[in-house]
Amino acid sequence: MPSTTKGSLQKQGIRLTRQRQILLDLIDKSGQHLDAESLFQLAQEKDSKLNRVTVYRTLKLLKQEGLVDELDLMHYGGDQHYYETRMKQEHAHIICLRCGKVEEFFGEPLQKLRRQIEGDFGFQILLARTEIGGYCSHCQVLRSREVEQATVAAAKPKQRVRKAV
Amino acid sequence: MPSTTKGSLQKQGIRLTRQRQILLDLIDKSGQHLDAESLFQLAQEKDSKLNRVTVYRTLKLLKQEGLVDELDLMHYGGDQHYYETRMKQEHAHIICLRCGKVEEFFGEPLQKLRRQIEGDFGFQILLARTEIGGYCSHCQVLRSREVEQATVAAAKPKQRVRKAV
DNA sequence: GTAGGTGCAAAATCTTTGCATGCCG
DNA sequence: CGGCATGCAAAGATTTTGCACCTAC
Repeated sequence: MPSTTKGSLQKQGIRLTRQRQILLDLIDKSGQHLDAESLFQLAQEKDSKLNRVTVYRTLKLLKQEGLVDELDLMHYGGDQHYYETRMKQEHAHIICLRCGKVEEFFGEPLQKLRRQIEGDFGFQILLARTEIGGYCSHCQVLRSREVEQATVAAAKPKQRVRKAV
Repeated sequence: MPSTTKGSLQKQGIRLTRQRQILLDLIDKSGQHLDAESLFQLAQEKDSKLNRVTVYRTLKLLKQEGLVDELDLMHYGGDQHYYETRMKQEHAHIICLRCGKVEEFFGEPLQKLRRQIEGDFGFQILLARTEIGGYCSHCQVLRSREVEQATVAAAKPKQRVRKAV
């Protein structure tokens, strides 16, 4: 997370502690979609004393300051939240519910949506999030095979595969 | 939740137990945005033995069957999830972070977004969710007053109001 | 009758809080 | 050096699981 971020924190009278610098750098570099636990694991490699609680407090702070966005990626992988540094450009997250791959979509419908909502409701948008779940082109094929297999198995219960032990 | 829903459950070989009928009816009638705990409270009024676990299990089932959608309303009010019966028409949820009011937006940018994503990525969409947080037109005014007050208080710390005990 | 569903208790997961101590500015 | 920040332990909130009993079909 570059100097601009550190700058905006300091401007708010927020202290740049050693722990925060570590977390800020990780969130920025790691690219994308870290959850609190992963961030904690990574941070511990740099400072084994850094506490999980500090991770949560820092994420909450960054969220409040509008420096990171919170996602849940359709709860693929559980109930954690994922974080990414706020980008100038709004985008949707498209997650494959079979392989977990996340694509990002930037496109004018998102801006149009935003403008219409501001216009229609006189609403002041602070946070926006679009998340879409389904099957990517690759997994659609595999998925239909899986479904077919399951159907066959159900139709001929005698041939049902023994559960793995 | 009308006969159509009960029908689609039965078609899947899913039993319509007394508990499920209660929950289905509540989700359908109550209109919108119930979280598991509220649903549980309402259900208990109809059957005091109905267990919280059954609520969770039923919601999970309905989600899997695509009969309800899960929201988080930008975590206004905490980390619970909210549920609403799946509508034919996709819509975004717009939540005021000050008063908690939820508006729904139906509009062509949402359909366009969907079509573009299907086209650009060859993605098969199963779930979609757009949630937007900010201030409604009413709260924008109140909010700016509050911010001003806070600024004044910060500038003249001697006049700071004593914390409530 | 039987597979699937429920209740209960207990656990798992994720996140927050209270408080004494530490350290940034 | 003052007050915000951290670590630690403990609690809180939400959701899941194991298992014996129950019931819809």
